[in-house]
Amino acid sequence: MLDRLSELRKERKWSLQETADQLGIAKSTYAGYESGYREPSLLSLTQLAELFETTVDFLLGRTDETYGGHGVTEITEIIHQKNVSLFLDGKPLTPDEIIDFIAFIRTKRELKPKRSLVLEK
Amino acid sequence: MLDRLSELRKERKWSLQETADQLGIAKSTYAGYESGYREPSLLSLTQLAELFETTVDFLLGRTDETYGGHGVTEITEIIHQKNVSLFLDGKPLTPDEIIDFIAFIRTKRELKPKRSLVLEK
DNA sequence: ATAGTTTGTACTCGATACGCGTACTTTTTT
DNA sequence: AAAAAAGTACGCGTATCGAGTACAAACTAT
Repeated sequence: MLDRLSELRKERKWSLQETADQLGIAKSTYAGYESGYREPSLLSLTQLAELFETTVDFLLGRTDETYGGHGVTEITEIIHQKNVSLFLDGKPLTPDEIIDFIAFIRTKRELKPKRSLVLEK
Repeated sequence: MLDRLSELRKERKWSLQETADQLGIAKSTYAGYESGYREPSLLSLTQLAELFETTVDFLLGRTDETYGGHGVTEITEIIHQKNVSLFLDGKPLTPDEIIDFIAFIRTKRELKPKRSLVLEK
């Protein structure tokens, strides 16, 4: 259930012992959480999320977003979502508006490099 | 630790028994979670979040946002944020791009109502 | 107001899982 | 190759769990 613990710890190049020390628990206890042999208390769970600077939902595998609140959003993916997530002036963006926007910005981004190339010459 | 459970349940006008039934646990078990006298297993915790359509972080009081993942975002507020949260084609949107986007959509929105008024006449 | 029903609270019990310490194995470093 | 570090597995005493039940409080119907 807490498969992601191992991943998060290795990314930071921490040993089981170092990680356990930071949490104030025994190495075997922490190892138990990673292996799934043991479950942390709710307090320990929140401490794990804080230590790894992520959400409990991510630790539990309920979401792939490493941090909640203002999630990182790839606009091209918004079109396919059922729930509207972007608002302007209190009104939800329509799929057409999003599509127009994507085209608009892509065009601007294509124009920019060309101009800078011209200026460099 | 799970103070919010009571709040969420009452909003929905569910009794302890009804709620427990939906979770497939005993009334006394569920009551124990609300009162803080008992802690749910991680599996039960995720089931609670699903039943109440919220995040585990919210249940644990780690965030005030009732739903994580793709949070509802008012674009005008993004400009002031330190962390970039909108990406297009894998690249973060610059403040200029966001400003242009806001202007672009606002212009479109102003044009639309006028046309529909004309058509209605 | 009273009786019946529903809901919430408190308690007990048996079973299970916890955190910890330790030993052993594997991997890494010297 | 030897030593050190890191990871894995195990046993123990204790705490906590889920469930069932009894009781109290709140709500509803008459």
